[in-house]
Amino acid sequence: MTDQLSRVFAALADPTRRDMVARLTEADHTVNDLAAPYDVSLQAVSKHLKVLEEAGLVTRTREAQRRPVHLEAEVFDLMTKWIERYRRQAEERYSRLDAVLARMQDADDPSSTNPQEGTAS
Amino acid sequence: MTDQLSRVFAALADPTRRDMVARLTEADHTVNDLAAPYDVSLQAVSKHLKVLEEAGLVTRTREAQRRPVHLEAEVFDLMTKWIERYRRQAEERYSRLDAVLARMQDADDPSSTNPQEGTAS
DNA sequence: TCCTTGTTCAACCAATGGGTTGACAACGCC
DNA sequence: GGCGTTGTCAACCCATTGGTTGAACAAGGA
Repeated sequence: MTDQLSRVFAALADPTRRDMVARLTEADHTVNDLAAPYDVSLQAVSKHLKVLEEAGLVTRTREAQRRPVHLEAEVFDLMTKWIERYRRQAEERYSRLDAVLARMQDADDPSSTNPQEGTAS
Repeated sequence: MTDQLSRVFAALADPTRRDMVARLTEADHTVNDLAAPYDVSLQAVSKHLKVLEEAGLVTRTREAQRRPVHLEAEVFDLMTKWIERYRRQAEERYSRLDAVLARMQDADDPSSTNPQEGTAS
């Protein structure tokens, strides 16, 4: 699981991390800040942030002792590109299927005596 | 990690599973069929399919001994909705930031001697 | 300089994930 | 009824993950 796309999906597979990302869309946050709402140790949150960072979803800069966390929303594109590509492909396939079914219905014209087996869903 | 969104993200965090999904956008496949290109046991592929199924990404119907695997592309919407929501929010934030920066540049205008603070709406 | 605040590192633990092999269930075909 | 095909279940192995606690580091502020 070394490729970035995998890392991004994996990073967002955790509800806590998704929530962090959600909150980061509104404003940058420090680690303490981010950790506040969750019932886990600060270190656990730090680990989550590392995961998000390695996925390229956030960056951190130094600012005195604080390490403000900043969302890098461009990475979302990686996912949407992948998803949209295959969604579109799947939809095209369905329309082809619709066409096939339409043709079958033509062939199944009730004036024909053939039984209509095999098409049951 | 019980919610569906988490399961979908987790399911797609694996390159093999993503490849399966990609291939399933073109046509339904049997398990053997799906397994062919990968250098893992049939059982491993069966496990991957279980993950995809529990995420709601595929369904399987009985058909003699075969269990054709079918992609359920609607689940993609779950992800795109989530992603797009926060992407949009992040973009809005950036435009607000741009506005702030623009105002700061105004304030920094060298022709003006007195700083125009407090003019933010 | 020492203290406080903010954050990470290290070591550990239990649970999960992806892989294996071996057994077996379901079905169609002689 | 027996046989091959197709697929799943079960048990196991090892690496990774998400959590813990305790110690350490980094950078002001007193």
